[in-house]
Amino acid sequence: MSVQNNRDDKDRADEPVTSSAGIDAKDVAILNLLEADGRATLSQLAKATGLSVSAAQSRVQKLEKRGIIRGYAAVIDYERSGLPISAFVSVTPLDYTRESEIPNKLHDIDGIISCYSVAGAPSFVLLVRVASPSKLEELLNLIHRTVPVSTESTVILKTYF
Amino acid sequence: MSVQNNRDDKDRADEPVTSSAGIDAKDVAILNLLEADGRATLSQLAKATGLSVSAAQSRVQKLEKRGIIRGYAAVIDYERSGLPISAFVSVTPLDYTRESEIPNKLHDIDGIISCYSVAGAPSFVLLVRVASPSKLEELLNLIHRTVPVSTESTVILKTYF
DNA sequence: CATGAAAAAGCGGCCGC
DNA sequence: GCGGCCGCTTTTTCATG
Repeated sequence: MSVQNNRDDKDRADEPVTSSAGIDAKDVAILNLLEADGRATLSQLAKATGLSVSAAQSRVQKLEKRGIIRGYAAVIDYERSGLPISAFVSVTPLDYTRESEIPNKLHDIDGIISCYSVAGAPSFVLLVRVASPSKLEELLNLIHRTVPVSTESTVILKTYF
Repeated sequence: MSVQNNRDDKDRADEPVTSSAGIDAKDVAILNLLEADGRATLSQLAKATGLSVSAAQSRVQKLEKRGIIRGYAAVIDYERSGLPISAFVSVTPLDYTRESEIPNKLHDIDGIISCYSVAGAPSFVLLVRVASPSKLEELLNLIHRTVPVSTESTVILKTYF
């Protein structure tokens, strides 16, 4: 892992999004394009960025190797695909000495989409997705059986964007 | 990566409930594969599902036309790409008569990734991503100038998955 | 880093079952 | 609706300047 400089994070109005070392404006353009269309071809990227195909290719490969592009995924409408209920689950450990084990244990539980460690009262926030309210209850029970935590769920009524 | 469907008693999401979802097990398999690898080819999907290429093709096309597959996107590590700070922002309207306008007004603000309407005390939860702490402050100020709300931010320390 | 080639692969439409 | 075949197009890759 590259240890980066402790450059002051004062905002500079001329670089709105780009700041990480080694990422220039064209890399950002490529990332944005690939985020909007993960199946964009190298020639599309080249044309949009004003680069040649081979230059675009080497940039994409570097972005992939550096882990900035983690992969590619289909964007799925879960509401239409059989998992209509999403919720945030705030997770507070009952035993803080074992806090660090929690994400690993939660990782393999079906229905838990994401796990964030957060600053504040609860230690973790989960994003979960289930097929029905009763499945949500099942999932919460499973979480409680898996790790010693208390939970508080906030059902998502609608995803605007 | 785990997927969904803790198959249990009460709810069956995979039955052809005629009106809404004609999604069978093979469609689910295709969705899972495409979610894990949005660049999977039709022949890969066919081989993995036991279908022929043309059958897989027609299924994918139907899933796309029905909007179940919304599109394809690169999965980007924002922490490495120059937007290291993510946070949940709970949004509580000060004026509930104009609550419904809020998501639309927030939609175009740079840095707001997602907007969820939730059941519970705050009306909305935002997922935001910014380049620095001061940019987060800027973003919150902008939100307050844009819509009459109070906010409460929870910074994400780490995204486990 | 741009250009140009060759090679490979995916895609889409046809057929019959 | 599914499976297999074939031709076309596109993309990728690798050479070179």
